[in-house]
Amino acid sequence: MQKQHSSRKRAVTMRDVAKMANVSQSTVSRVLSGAEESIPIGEETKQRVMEAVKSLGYYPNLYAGSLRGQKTFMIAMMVADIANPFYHPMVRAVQDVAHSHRYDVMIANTDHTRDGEMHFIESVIRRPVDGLILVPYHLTQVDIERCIARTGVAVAALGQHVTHPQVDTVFGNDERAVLEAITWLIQARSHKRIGFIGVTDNFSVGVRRRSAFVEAMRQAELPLPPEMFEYGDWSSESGERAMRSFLSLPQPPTAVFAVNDLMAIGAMEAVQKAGLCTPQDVAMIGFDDIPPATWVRPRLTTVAQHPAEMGHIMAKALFERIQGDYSGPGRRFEAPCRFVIRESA
Amino acid sequence: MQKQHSSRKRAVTMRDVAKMANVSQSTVSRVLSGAEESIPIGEETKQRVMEAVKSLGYYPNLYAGSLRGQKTFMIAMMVADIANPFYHPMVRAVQDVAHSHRYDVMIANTDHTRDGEMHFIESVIRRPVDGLILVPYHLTQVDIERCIARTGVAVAALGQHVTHPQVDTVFGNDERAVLEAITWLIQARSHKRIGFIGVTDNFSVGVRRRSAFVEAMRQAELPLPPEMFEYGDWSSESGERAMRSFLSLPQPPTAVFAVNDLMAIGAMEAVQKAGLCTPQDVAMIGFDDIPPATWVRPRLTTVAQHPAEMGHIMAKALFERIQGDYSGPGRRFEAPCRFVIRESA
DNA sequence: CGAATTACCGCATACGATTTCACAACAGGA
DNA sequence: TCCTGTTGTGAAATCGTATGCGGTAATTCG
Repeated sequence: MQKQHSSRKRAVTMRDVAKMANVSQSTVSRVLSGAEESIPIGEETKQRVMEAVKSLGYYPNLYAGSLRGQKTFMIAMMVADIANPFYHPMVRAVQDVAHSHRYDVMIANTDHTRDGEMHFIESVIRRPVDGLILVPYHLTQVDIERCIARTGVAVAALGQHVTHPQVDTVFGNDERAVLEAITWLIQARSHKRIGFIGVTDNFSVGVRRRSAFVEAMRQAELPLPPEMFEYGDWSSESGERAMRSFLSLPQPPTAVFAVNDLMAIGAMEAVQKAGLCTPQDVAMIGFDDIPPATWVRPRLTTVAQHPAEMGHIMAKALFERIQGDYSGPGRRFEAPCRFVIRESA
Repeated sequence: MQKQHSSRKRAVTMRDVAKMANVSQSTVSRVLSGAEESIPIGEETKQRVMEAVKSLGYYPNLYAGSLRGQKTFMIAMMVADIANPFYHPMVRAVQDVAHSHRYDVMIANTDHTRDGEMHFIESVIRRPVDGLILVPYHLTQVDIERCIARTGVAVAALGQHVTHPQVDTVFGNDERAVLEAITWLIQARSHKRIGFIGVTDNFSVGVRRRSAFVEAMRQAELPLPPEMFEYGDWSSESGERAMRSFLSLPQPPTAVFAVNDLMAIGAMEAVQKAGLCTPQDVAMIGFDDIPPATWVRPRLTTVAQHPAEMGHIMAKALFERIQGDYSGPGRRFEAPCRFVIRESA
């Protein structure tokens, strides 16, 4: 028992299999990779090899294969925050599609930061993968271009943030959905002072949803005082903070729209902690329709997206590129948004 | 522009750097890997190499390094269900520790199935990593032994499910916590008919928590009719189903304990949909204390665990093994559980 | 001043797989 | 008998990096 520290043990290799089956290592390779179509292998030899594989419990080392210029059988997925339930069905869908292609998925989260996203890109340059699923907030076309140019990787992305000639994207028409929701708030519920909880402007989604909000208010010819705009970091805690700011105003909003459900839920907490009621005192609308939206009381009125479908579409498009079934310009898939009226507004 | 299909482009290699810096590839390797300690490198040479690295934008291919017998700079983490908020702080903690060691984390979820867990083991045999963080429910000592024997990987695990001489484990004393909670339900709230929502017996956690439940009832000399036991699959939907079964009984329970918060939340939904109230008609206690536990109304009484701390402990122990700072027998770390009384019971 | 260090660096090989090329054996046809 | 295929197999190059070993020039020592 020498001190081995953390050095890995020698695994079962193809050569071991070859030795046991009394064939050369290349024959083993051919049997396993199913190259028998082009290069014939004797039936009896094949049997011997398969037996040896089974009795040794051999598994190919995928690093070696990928080094030689083959596929890595791995895709990487970059999401902002796996703690946000919105991404769960998406991750799940991607994993399902990947597994059906015998691929593994490596997930990284970026905490909504540019550093996190850059780290991800570097990471897939050092450890190449066959495909990338991105949910980018800060990455620019240049960053993605660099990554594609260096690794030739296939890419699919969520959102309208990036437009790259070789990247397929899936996006919801969130502008229209926001417009619909706010207009409904004004017309059907006759709100006039509506607060907006967004995120900082380096998120293009935030900018877009605020524009839609502003547009709806403009159309109704309602004022847009600056104190009706608060900004958070997508988390429920930040939504709570934002709502507290609203409530400390001499004239708080009578309704609030938050750009995601987590912040809306946090805002509702703040309302209740202040001894007020939703929707009587402050109506609330969120975005995403995550499961907790139906757990809170009152149930959250929100804009439903279809993350599972979005994930599925991205993954499917990605594998079409990986397998060379498609290699044309970046496609754009629109996924529907649906305004869901519950109890909070 | 030949048709390139999905074949990856040739990346910048060490040889390219070497050529540009007019040195041999091995010198580049030594400069970058900081092996200058054992084999000295001229200051001026080092400069040239670094310049070339920068100007070419070179990143080492980690697959190649790991092939050569080095570290992979990657650990893999296996969790049951990434959609369960309980795991989020744990995943986050593991990632934080890993990144501080310049490691990447690959996450896989198993959907609570044995197949999923086995797939994970196979996957890390084919694509070796330096360390494993496991949240195993079905894996046996034999499976883990096989994995360690073949890859020499370091392992840390959550729970009391596995006991392996080389695996460090972190666990909460959930039996005591359950005992405390149920006893409180009996003594402080004088419940006599208490329902139990568990999981099937191939989860050792489920068995253990049910034993503790049974023990508490025994100590209070209360009956344990079989109709007071329902079983779900950890999801809120299954909790809702289980509760509906309880409510269809001629004599439904006056209190229910669920082995996790998700099922407890689902059960509360069922109570409310039946037009009943928590805690007046049916009191509810969960387990885990995930964020939604404070979002639902009434707020959920539950047993708090500390997933962030657990993740941190596991990761720290793992890296001690990876770096050879520790190589003794498997350590057992106990993390505290805390009974949190809110409004649902 | 010749020999022994030392500082610095390159050559060659190994890691585990894929893939190209070569080749042996054997068949059938001229 | 010679040539040409066909079939089945092995040898060797290759991917990008790490490293043992050996070599060369500069330096130190006796």
